[in-house]
Amino acid sequence: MELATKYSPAEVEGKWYQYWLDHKLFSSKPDEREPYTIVIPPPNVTGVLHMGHVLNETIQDILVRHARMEGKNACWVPGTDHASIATEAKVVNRLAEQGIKKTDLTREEFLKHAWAWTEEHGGIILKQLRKLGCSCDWDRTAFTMDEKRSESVIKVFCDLYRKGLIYRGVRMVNWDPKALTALSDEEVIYKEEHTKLYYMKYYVSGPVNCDDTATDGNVIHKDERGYYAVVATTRPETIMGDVAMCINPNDPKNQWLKGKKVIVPLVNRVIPVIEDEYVDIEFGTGCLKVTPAHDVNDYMLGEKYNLEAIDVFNPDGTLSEAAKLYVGMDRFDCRKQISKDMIESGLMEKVEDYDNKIGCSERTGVPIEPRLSMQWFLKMEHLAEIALAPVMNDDIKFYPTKYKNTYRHWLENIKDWCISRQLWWGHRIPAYYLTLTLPQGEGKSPTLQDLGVPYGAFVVAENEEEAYKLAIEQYPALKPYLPSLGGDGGGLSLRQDEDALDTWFSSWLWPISLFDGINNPGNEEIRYYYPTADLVTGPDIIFFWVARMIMAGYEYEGKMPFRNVYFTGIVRDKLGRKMSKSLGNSPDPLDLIARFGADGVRMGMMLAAPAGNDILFDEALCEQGRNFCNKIWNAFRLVKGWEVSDNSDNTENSEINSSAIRWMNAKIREVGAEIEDSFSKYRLSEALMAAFKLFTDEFSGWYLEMIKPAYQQPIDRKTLDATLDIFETLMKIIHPFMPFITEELWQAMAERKDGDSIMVHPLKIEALSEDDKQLLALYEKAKQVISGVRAVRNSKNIAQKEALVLEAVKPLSISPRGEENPSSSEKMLGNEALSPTGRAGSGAINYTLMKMANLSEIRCVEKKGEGSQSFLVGTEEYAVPLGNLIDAEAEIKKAEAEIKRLEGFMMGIQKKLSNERFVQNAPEQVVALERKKLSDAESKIAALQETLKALRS
RNA sequence: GGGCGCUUAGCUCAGCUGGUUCAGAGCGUCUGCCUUACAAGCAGAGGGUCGGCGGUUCGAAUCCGUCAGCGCCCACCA
Repeated sequence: MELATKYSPAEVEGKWYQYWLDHKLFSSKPDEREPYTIVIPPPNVTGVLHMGHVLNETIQDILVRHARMEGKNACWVPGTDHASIATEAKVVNRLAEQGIKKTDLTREEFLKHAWAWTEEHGGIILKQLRKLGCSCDWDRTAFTMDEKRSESVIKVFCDLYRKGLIYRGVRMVNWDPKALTALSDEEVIYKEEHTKLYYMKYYVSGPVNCDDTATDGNVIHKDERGYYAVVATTRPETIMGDVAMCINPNDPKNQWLKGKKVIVPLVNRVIPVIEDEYVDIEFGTGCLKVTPAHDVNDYMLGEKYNLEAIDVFNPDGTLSEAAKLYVGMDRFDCRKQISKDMIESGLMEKVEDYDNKIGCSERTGVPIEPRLSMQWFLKMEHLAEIALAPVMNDDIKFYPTKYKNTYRHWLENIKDWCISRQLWWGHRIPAYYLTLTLPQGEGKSPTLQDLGVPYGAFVVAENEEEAYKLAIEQYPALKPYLPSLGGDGGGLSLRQDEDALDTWFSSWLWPISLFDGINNPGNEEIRYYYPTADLVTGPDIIFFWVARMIMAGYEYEGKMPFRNVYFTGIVRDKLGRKMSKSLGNSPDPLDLIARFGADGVRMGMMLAAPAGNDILFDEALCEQGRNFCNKIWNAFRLVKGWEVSDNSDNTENSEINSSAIRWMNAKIREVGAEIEDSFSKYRLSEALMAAFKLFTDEFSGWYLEMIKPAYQQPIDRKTLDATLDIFETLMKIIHPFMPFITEELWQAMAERKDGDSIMVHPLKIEALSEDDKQLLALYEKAKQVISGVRAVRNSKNIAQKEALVLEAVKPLSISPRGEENPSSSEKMLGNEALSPTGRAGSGAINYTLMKMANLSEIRCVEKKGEGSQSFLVGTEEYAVPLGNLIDAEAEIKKAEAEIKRLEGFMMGIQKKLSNERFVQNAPEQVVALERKKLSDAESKIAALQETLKALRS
């Protein structure tokens, strides 16, 4: 069958992916082989594939397939994340489009909608991963909110509560007024914004006894209305919550305010002036308004000085009744209005432009409101402690290592983790509040308090049944009020906490919960697959996820969750901009796959992706990937198209071929080792580049050209078989990067059994031997000679068809190795023209030279002939007789320039060698090397001078 | 404000503990080729004072200091 000249990925990829699925080639079960496990960083269940995923998943697939090709039991577990806040926001928006408000729904109704949305959109992204070629074990697909994972989360919550690590309390948290939930510190992003700094007048209440003209450092403000202090703030809308003004006791400017009371503008509340060294004397006027309900620092001051906290905002960021003024107005509208009103009433000293950093919600983007509220927290001290050492001492390795610092800094300054969210979509907190409802009328029904149960008492348990048990265990007096099984409408009842848990409180268990290690400790799977091998993720979630998985790993398995963490960069466009919808610079991965093939896109992505750096993605790189596929395809067409002959070829060809086969195999061993080395350092783009060059340059450019039969001539079976072996090895090397084309060609190069695949035939590459090294060196020299001849052709416009003569000029001074006889490998190959002393015209290397450079003859000469154009390879001189084609002038110039360069070079070395301190201090080897450089240069110059002499005569 | 990282060819990046002709690779560029595997290709070529300055050393792209530019992370200056 004729093969098309171009590779068509579309025809190939779907076919093989289905084949892999049909034959369960990605599936893994514990066995005696060494496991290699990766758990996918679960994408949001309702997410769509973007370039960041392409990068991340391609890397994982390369690692997984590479491990599989090493003969390991590779297991890549896929799944999705419920992404509580993001998904809930999407559902709320969709409901809003249908005219439904979340607040009009019950929790159950809302969750029904959310699940419907999840079923509808969930898993789209996983389907898209198949287009990329990802070799996940799909039977293991999990969801952070499926039964097993949910059970794990609840179990862990209860366990941590019992250990005393989880507590509930009123704290100042980051409040998202749009999503109406608390956030963890990590979910707040600080943005630089241009704002205003408002200087407001706080008039002093009561008499002021001071000398306005004193020069004691006091800065006293006074106008017709009286004495006043100036407070600079960025948030005038919080003045209704002001309960004090604070100065630094050491601030000379404000000594006069000590012990005074001031009047909050507009509000007219009289508040005390307190003193604390926290206040920065340099900032503004040194007077700070204290609003304990709306600022973290003010909150601390409030605690310290026992101040009231007046919360002037509603949860949605509008002004509350407590504010008394501007009630119901949005906080930012209020800021404008208040500023206007104060200016009008002369209470504003001035307004300045100010650059400020504002904390915003990671999800909704709106500015965070520090807010006092009742939340659940996880104590981090113990968890941080067990997670720090393993990373610092490289039990868990980070690539690149610079993130170790980031990691340590975070763990050493960690604060408790706010794990409750005021959301419905997520794992509901398993805390049950006790309530007691008894029939009215008797007048003697006891209350919970009567029974010794404190107000707001709750129990934490895995389910309601357990909760009842715990409740009466804790408060035995409740026992008589346990609801009977039938339920008579009275007695003790439980009300589950309304809050859900932070998404990351389920993700942090992922490497354990995927193998059911929480519910079913010590089961076969967790013992086999855990710890996982590599985690591939972005550095942006090092705190959210990576650090917390390490904590959970040690807390619940006593072991690291993964051995290595590979941090990818951010995918940007080729101009270095982040990819975003609004810029329209983010290509659709599926569209790229349609145009370049999945293999092409994978290669394009990897070429751009050295570890740790941001990735500047350019479609042109996918083109390179597609072109490489085509190159592989055409190489295969060539090999497949050859007629086979069982007669052995003529001597020349068989010598060329058998030598070339040995050389190519040596090359594979050499490059194969480099690739393995790159893999071990997670330098995947380097590994790919090496594989690319191995195939394109060494195999296609050199090897195939060496063994290629003349037009319409057959190839001998031995060479063909060896070539197919080599081809197969190359496909295996490339397979992790480009799974589709390599499977296609592997299947096409021989009869294969149904269900067989390239991926179940591990790749074994032997170590490079000494003989290999010599052979490789010899061929490198031969390649340079061939290139030299080609360059001569190019410069003189001589057609490839025209055969040339090559003169190998006998060295004039020192032979390259300083020895008379060619080395053993040269002898072995009958390489004599290339050696300084031998005869011309025989041996594999010579035949190879003649074929590749189209030479009619190779002569070994004492002196090159007249009208020959020469070139140097190392220290050896070669020449091509050109008759009158030679341009003597140009050659002379060239030779002179080269002599000049070499003389300069020699001077440098001579200077070095005449420096006694160099000769004394430098290692012997280095000195010897310099001497060799000198003598090499000398012999080159001698050769060139000989050339000059000939040219001038 | 603290911490970290980067700056090498037109672009994107390698260059490990200072010394192998160390100044590299891929892409792009230029020149010549539609040579019966591949023009999505082949052959060849050009291209850099290794961000600036100073220091250590026999020797620095590599180590130290400093300056400049860029980027990231952390932090409660209203």
